[in-house]
Amino acid sequence: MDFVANEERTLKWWYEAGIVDRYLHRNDRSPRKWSFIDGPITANNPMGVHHAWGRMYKDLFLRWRNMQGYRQRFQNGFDGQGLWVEVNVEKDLGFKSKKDIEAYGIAKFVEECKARVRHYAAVQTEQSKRLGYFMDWEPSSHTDEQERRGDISGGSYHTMSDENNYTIWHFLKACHERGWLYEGTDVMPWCPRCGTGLSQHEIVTEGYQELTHTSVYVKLPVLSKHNGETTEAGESLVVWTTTPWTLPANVAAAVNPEHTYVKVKNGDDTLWLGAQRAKAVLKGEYEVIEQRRGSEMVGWRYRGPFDGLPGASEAKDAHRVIEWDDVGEEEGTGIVHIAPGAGAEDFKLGKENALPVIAPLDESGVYVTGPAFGQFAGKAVPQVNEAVLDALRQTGAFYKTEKIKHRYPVCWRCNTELVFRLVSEWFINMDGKGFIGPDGKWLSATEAAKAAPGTAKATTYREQMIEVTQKIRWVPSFGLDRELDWLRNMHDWMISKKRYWGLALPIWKCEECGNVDVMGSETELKGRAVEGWAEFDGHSPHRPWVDAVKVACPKCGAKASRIKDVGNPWLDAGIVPFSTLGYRHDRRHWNEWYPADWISESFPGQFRNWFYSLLAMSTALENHEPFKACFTYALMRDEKGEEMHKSKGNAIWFEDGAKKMGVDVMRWQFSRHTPAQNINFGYAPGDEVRRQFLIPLWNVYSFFVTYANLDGWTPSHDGRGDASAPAWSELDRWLLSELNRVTSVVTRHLEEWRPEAAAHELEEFVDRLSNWYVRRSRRRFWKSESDADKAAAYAALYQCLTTLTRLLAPFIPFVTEEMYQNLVAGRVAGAPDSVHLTDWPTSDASLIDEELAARTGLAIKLASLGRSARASSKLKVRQPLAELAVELREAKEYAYLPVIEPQLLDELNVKRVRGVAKGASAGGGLLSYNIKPNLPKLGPKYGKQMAEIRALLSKADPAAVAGAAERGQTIKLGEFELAPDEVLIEKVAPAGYAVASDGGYAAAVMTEITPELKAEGTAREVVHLVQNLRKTAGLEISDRITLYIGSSGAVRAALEALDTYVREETLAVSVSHLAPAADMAAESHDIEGENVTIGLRKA
RNA sequence: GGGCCCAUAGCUCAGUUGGUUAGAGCGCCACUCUGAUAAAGUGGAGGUCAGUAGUUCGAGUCUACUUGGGCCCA
Repeated sequence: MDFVANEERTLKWWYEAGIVDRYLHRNDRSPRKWSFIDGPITANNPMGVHHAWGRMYKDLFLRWRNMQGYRQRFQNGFDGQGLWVEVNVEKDLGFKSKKDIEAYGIAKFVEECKARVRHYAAVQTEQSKRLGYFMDWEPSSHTDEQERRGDISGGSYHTMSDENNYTIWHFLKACHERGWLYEGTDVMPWCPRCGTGLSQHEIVTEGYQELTHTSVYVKLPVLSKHNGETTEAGESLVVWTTTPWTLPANVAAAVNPEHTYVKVKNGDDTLWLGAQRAKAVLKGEYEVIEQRRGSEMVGWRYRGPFDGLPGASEAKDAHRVIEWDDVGEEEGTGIVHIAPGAGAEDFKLGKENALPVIAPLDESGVYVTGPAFGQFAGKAVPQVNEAVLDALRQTGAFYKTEKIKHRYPVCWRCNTELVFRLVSEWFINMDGKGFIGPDGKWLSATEAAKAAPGTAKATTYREQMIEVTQKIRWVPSFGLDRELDWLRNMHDWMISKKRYWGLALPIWKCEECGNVDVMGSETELKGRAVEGWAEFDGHSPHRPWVDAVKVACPKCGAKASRIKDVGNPWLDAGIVPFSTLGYRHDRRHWNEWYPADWISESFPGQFRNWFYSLLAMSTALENHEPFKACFTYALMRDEKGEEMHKSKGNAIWFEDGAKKMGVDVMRWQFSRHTPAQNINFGYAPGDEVRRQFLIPLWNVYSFFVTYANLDGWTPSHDGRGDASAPAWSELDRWLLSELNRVTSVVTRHLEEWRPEAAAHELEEFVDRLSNWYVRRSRRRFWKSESDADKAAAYAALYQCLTTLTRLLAPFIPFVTEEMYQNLVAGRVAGAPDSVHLTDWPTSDASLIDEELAARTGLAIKLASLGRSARASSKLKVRQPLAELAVELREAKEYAYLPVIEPQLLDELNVKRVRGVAKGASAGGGLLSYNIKPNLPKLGPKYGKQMAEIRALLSKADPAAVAGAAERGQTIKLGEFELAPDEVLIEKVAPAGYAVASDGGYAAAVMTEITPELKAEGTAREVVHLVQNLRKTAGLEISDRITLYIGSSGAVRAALEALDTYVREETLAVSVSHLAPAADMAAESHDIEGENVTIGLRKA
């Protein structure tokens, strides 16, 4: 069975035969609907197997809901705007910096970005189809123009569509109207190559690397102490920094007020530093002269390292010691160099202490040109580092350098080391104030002012987001805690980026008065435009076209231009519950599908990214949760548990995986895995899944088909297998009971969003189906007569297989389709053409029989123990034995024995089954007993006295206790009297038996073999050899044969005695006790020391 | 420093109202069956369920703390 070839064939057929289209529309008129909103996949590269994992979950749950009859939208999404696309296009075009882009032309560059997104969207579409992902990939009426405008009633949405962008404008306008949007100055991590700041969201994860830098210790001469103390000549503070380029921007030095500092004599120097750091930092011998608390040093004046530079003149008189509680004693000198223009913490401290800000870097990370920074002007950070060290050596401020390895932030897109730079960016205030009306919606300022007292609730944006988040069902549940943790600690949302390809932030700023105005739509822009509309008209709202449009300032009437910044890409993805559902133009449609019933993404990153932006935007616009349930899953690793990396060579390309392991195998690996745990994905686990699950499943199916073809069996018109009430056997009823139980359990697990629990249940069912039902039923299928029992077997297995294909269809859509096509389609009148057009099975509770399940479970258990007992005595199953004696855990289980006896006789090849009562002496001379308290019975009755009972029981004579229990007498144990069923008795083999026991059950086979049994065993052995020969001779299963067996003595006697049995089993017309004839297939064997020749030919 | 998650056989992992003696796969060893055959099954060895304390008649499961690992944030 070539699963991969089948998948490729089936895939082609699905699309050619219009199955996918019919699948998408099968519930168009259903009153029940289920809303899924797709988190857009970044259309920047081909998708990898880790994307396949997430997309498989989406497909699984959408398929399942579809089979259940829910109307759905099946809309996939592509994410396309943002720096990641720019970086790749830059690479393709060989660009090094923003200047190259400007020279190339922003318009051309932006078109290249769009083209890249379209290209990879197409690639990912094909890949997704191969995965078996049924989505609305190919809308019939879909033009480029519609795609651009975002008029996307069918097919995938693009975040770069006009509609998506304009809906974000609407959101930003709402924020602006509430006063939440502001332009702020801050020191931010900045990528010199990309020429843009990075937001908090971007820097936290992969944003750090272990790097080695040269750190420097610098002496800052103390000028005066606040209380007029005299200052010794040459007395200096020692500060330490890993970024020497920030020293020209030094303004202050921070100490921890609680820590102890010392003044030391060290060579020619007199130095101040933290007492805990002196030993580690100072060169050579030193002597402590004085000791002070940090708080006593606050206010001291010192001379800066580069006070001569014009650019640092502002700092000259500001240099002083300030206090900062976060100064540590683990590294540095305990005195921290503070440059408010070149460090985030520094900036904050600078604000608190009213310090001046020196900002030396331009947007390429280069020291600003001109006289301000002297010899450093025009140099990039690495060169400045060198130059600063040289300069320090000359001025004598240099103390020493030291290589340091530390985690340093880098740009997550291009790996360039980040710098901290004073910038002006746009933010949304997380603690922006607002009012909520009685209907739970935001009020405008005027509405709030007019509202009756007590009806408008004063709140903040953050508070509302937290409230909304708590209304959502998070799977796993700890997702809620993670999201809340993020929301509680989230800084204001930086939404601007100084780049080219992305949302054009709709912020127009007056060139005269600086008034800020936000456009809420294309209509508003057109109405307000005073210049440049014609240039823009017909273009997407992107740079450079939209930049041409100027509006009049409502305050002063001067011309206002759009700020140059583009938007944070999470704005693009966060707006989709509005933009893709017609929020601006078709509220009825929007109301129908908003909020989503279910969304799903991988959790690393998304709590602070997509989930966050969804919550932020939905809370701002509607104060309502954008989705009701959020299903999340962890990370993909390679099969050894290591991170997958292209460079490491352990990454698996989706196409390779699909080709080599097959998509069903891939999907089942995903399905059976606990989502919240990282998955170790690979070919070896894939092989295991194929061998453990897909092949057994296929073998059961193939077994059925083989015999159904042989017997010319076809299902009845209703597809139930047999219209007449079949003569169900015990086994059939068990199978149907299990099938209905599994149907209900699997459904329940899916309702709880637990695909792995459903998958485990299905695996167990297939295992039982294969290793019990089919194993036990094989004879019923291959016997020659077509009786009621055979009909029942066919009907039962057929029902089971057809239901199973439907239960498995959402998980493994390909192989189930193959099975369905052969079992149902075209055979059953009116059956849907594809398994994916069928209904999800419902469980018939009346067919679930708990006692039958328990009974069969017992049979399986005893068969296993019986085989174990046989193995321990080296008695092959072919050798019949006289008796199986069993001991059972529960008294009521003995009643099951007569019913399951036929199964045990056959399975274990014994002549009778005998139940042996607990602790029995029957069978004679049990070797030992093991007595244990029956806790569920004793526990509730005796409570705390249990410990005492345990102790007494362990000291009691086991034989006496067992004997009493067997006779049904109470067991006297000190002051306690226990009922017989209040103890558990385990025992070991009687003589003449081989025994195996487990979990309170024991099975013993009688090892004595009578001559009759021996003869039967011999006959079976011969039959076994004949069957092998039939097969090697290439005979058909149903071929009749002429059989010659050359033997003498015991073997011949056995064969003569069991002549009928031998003929029936081997389909022999006759058995002749002769040496094989010349034209026969022949073999000779040694049976119990006797040479036996077997010859046969087709009769 | 704060939040979240994880710790079960050599390895990878199941184990969701607390219930008798904790399971699977892989790997190893020994077998069996073979008309499911590019299979399948059985047995064996392998566990202080990270540790400590608590709740309870009873804890892998609940609680607290500790240790180790991971993720997220300061």
